[in-house]
Amino acid sequence: MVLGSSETPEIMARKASETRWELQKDRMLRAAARCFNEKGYSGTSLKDVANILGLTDAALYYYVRNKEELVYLCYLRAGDVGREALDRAIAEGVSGLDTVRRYLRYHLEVMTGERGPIAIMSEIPSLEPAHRDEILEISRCHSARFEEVLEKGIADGSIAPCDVRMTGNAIMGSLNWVPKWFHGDAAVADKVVAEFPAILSAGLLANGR
Amino acid sequence: MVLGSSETPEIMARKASETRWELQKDRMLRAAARCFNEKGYSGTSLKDVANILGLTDAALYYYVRNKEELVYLCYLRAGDVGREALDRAIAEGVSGLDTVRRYLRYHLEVMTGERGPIAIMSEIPSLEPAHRDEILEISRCHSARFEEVLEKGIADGSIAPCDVRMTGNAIMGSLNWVPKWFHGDAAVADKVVAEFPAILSAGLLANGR
DNA sequence: CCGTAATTTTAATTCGGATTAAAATAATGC
DNA sequence: GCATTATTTTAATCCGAATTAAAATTACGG
Repeated sequence: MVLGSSETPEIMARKASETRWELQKDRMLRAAARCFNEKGYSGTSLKDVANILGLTDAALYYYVRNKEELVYLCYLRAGDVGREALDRAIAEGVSGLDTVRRYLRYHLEVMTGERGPIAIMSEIPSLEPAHRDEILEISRCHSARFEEVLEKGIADGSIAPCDVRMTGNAIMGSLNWVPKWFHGDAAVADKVVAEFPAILSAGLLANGR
Repeated sequence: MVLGSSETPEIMARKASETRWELQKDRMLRAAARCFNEKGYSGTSLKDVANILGLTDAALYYYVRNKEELVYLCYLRAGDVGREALDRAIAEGVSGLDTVRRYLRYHLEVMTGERGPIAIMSEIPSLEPAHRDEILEISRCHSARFEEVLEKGIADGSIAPCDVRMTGNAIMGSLNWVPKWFHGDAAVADKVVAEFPAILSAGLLANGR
């Protein structure tokens, strides 16, 4: 069977080498995320991504239909990572504030950790409509859940009353920007994980901690 | 005199209509910033920018050498706005913490205010080397000055001891992300200006404010 | 070892948006 | 009004990166 554009290899490669294919694809997504974060979307060609993997640009089409889908998958991955961190924080957190701190820690640990660079969702508008809507929905859902945590914290008295929408935006923005300046330095990773939750939850006040 | 590619109109248009040219150019930069923020860099064509101004894409070349320069100028503008806000905050702030709060307020007022959308510096890497280095230098300088303010706050006791680099990153990230979700709603603008400085300086703690 | 499917490459092709040149229109000073 | 300059448009051209097709290579079960 010849690999055409109409059939996704994903379907046929069931028993044979699902692992290999999946593994390579995941490597590709991490490479792509790194490129997009460091060079920007327009600044990265498929060749850039392929070079990291020691491949030719055309080889990427074995894993993905086109560049747009590459971005889409990077964003899906980013969404998964964020959701998992929030899930875990909600499951384990005792107060609202504690949940926020855990979420920040868990999410940052993954972002700066071994699961490799997570793509910044800077280019959602250039996704094709169906993909764009899906990513936006995931994004909205994540924000909404985070805001619920804030509300819970206000209710249980651990968090000061505030506009949860704006507070969510502030904290998420801070988080979203991390991949822009963090480029894999392990020592810095430790600092981020150690400092961010404190800054974002306790602020700067001298008497605050 | 025919306008060629070798001569910049900027130079010849001294007395005659400097104002008109400058004004149009500024409108163009704001339109471009809006497009870049909303549709991403690769997602915005010169035609998109021109449409907002009621012009043809080719007309933009009267104001700018190429698309890269358009981005560069947007980023210069963004840098100016940030620096002015920080200048003013440093001049007026009494303690370190007060300076931080003022900076946040001033910068957000401009970002969400009449001076129109400010471009997110997402695409620095795709600038040509000379421009890229200049923007990076401006960026670094801004961060360094902000960190000094944090250090001053720690010294004068208004800010809790912290890693100023990480704290700076956290706060700047939050700020940098604003144009991603703020799209000109005046009511929201008020909220941002009202809430962000509190969140980022006092944090979430119930007893913090 | 062999045959088949998986993976990658080579070598075009395609295509959209950036860019350019020259012409057309608008503004402005005299 | 006229001449000159400023501004914009029309109508190509150009170019690079995405994409495709077919061929080559690699991996692997039997």
